[in-house]
Amino acid sequence: MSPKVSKEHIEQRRNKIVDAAKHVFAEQGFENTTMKHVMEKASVSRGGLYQYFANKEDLFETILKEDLDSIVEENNNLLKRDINSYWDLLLLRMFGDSKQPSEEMDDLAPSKLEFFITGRNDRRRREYGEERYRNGLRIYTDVIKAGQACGEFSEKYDSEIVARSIVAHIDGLALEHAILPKHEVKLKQQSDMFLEYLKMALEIKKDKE
Amino acid sequence: MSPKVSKEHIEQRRNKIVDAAKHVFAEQGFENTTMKHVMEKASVSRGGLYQYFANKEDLFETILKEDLDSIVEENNNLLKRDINSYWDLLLLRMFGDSKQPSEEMDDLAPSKLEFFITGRNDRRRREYGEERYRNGLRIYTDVIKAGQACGEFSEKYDSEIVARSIVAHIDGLALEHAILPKHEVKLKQQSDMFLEYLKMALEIKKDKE
DNA sequence: TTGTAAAAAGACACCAGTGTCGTTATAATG
DNA sequence: CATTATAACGACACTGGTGTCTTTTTACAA
Repeated sequence: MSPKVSKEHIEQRRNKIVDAAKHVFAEQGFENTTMKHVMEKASVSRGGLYQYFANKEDLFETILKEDLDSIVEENNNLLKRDINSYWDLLLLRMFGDSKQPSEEMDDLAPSKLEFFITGRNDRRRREYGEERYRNGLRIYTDVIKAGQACGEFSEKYDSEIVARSIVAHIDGLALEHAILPKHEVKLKQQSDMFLEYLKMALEIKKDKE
Repeated sequence: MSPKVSKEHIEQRRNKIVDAAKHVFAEQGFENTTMKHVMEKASVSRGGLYQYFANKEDLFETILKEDLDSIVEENNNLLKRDINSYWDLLLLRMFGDSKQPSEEMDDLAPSKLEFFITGRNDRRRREYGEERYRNGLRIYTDVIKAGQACGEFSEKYDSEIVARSIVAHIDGLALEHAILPKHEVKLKQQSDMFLEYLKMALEIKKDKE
């Protein structure tokens, strides 16, 4: 279907593989998917697959990167809006456009946890994981710092610690999402409650509707 | 060293294996340890190992069970003491005897996460994981309910939701512990802050020293 | 139309890990 | 001491997955 070359066809094929891989990873988890699964899902031969990706790890990291990029982009877009308050911005960063906790969660989240947990003894992966953690942390730290600087948030707690507790909260939910059946996870209720907590920690006055 | 039989020697040998396995699992994680690792650590032959455990999963579940048993026992001991308050009891359950958040964490915690996350598509393991989750939840729910019933805790929030947020908090920390290098995890600070939150949610008046 | 460079295919060799099974060694028993 | 049941051993066959390499196919250029 595409032999000598043609940027578009290559791009297309690559996307087809990445796409298939996303589905397979989401469905089977990282450890349990094999290159064969991906081959089949993408209707591509062994050789075809290895033409584009050196191994499963390479493939997964590609997906991680793409995901991260789109999050960063989304985040940059947030800055272009006019923001009522840093509290609003915080909600926006935590829950996206709706500013509301929802029952939804990234299908790939469990596999991502898997990837970093099982890889915790591998230097490369661990460092990569740490970097992602720090980046995630910064997103929140920045907002909180700014909010504290302008007096909207209390300085009772160090911004980084508050940010950490946000990340830990999200991590905890992701973990439960990964392990428990959907109906057992009360994402919304727990997040609502967590927000109460944040309001307390930051001494937010006005109530959100 | 032990041929025809003798309850004690069998018990001893079995323990030797379990012990070795604990170390290996803690060090290598669940997915990455092989039966060979365990054999070597325990100085036991292949056949010797399979005499006692059918496979890696069997071995790990044995450890899980033992751990759980000792936790349950510990917990029952707590009930025998005289308790000043349900708040105290809650702290006791969360942090053990010291009633204080500490920087320590179970060495096997990461492997346990691994076990349940990678096994989330396996019916047996998932059900087992759910049961453990529910049991863990109940430990907290019970205390909170009792505290609410006697008026020590506010009924502002449903006991189960508060319990869930405790479990999620602990899960989140375990996850960070599993992924991040020790110095990056601020177990104590985060737990301290979480306690503030609990005090708020339960409307605890008196301050702990 | 033909030549060709490179992509796609899939057979293959290889490896690590598993669980089994026949053999060996030995603690208990009489 | 001899017998025996069985725990412990370790070689082995098997499996599932990997990454490579040769062959085939085909888009493009001349």
